Amino acid sequence: MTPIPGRPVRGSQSGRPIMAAFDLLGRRWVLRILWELRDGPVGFRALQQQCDDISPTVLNTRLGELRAAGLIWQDDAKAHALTALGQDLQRALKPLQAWSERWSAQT
Amino acid sequence: MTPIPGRPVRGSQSGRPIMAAFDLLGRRWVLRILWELRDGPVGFRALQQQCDDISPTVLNTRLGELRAAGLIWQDDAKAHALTALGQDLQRALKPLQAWSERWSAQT
DNA sequence: TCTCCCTGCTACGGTTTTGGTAGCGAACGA
DNA sequence: TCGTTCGCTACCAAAACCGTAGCAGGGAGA
Repeated sequence: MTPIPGRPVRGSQSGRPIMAAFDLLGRRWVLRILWELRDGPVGFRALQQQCDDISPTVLNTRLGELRAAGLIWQDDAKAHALTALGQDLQRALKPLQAWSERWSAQT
Repeated sequence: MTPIPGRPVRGSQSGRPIMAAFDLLGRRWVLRILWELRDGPVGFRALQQQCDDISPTVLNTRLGELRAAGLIWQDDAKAHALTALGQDLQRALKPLQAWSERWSAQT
């Protein structure tokens, strides 16, 4: 079951949107998949390779969850792409990259 | 094993800092724990309650990982608190809350 | 000093999530 | 028609996570 804001999710019954985000983004590969879609639509097998050969089982599960959450969709060629909301999330996660560089510098 | 930038991590051999971040933040409860530490040091059991009664096993594992990553530390009273780097990450994640509100509005 | 309680944390075993491999049906080109 | 590629699913094993119980240590009170 996909986490949706306004409803109870894994780890919180409150329904607070941020908790749904924590549940969704705290699943393996979700951040990575969003990241790999940053430059436009990608097909299933290509996406799988870009994600270091993630198993197709998990990839398909995650794609389904992200679709149910409204962050990605499939075009007529069945390629996976970010929705407007997904692109919005990507922008929100942008500072993460800069932070990771600082993290790297400090270690 | 804690993900550290510059080294291979779960899901990527490249050593790119962003991949280490994806590995770390993609683990259950990590985002939530950072979130719950936003207002200052919190003791183990209090933190456990704030995180909807997360099991102590996982909580302790996560705290260890976050400590090894340099994002949190323990003061003399054994309370857990963000380091400067941890606070930096928190700022980087700030846009996520606003995004989750927009997500909520669109659903 | 002897309880009583509260703290941080660990042991252990069951459940859930994630992963690896194989392969199906459809579409396309030769 | 044959071969190749694509999106995806079935199946089972490994790893992660959870729930409960409980230990050791410290402080307050009698």
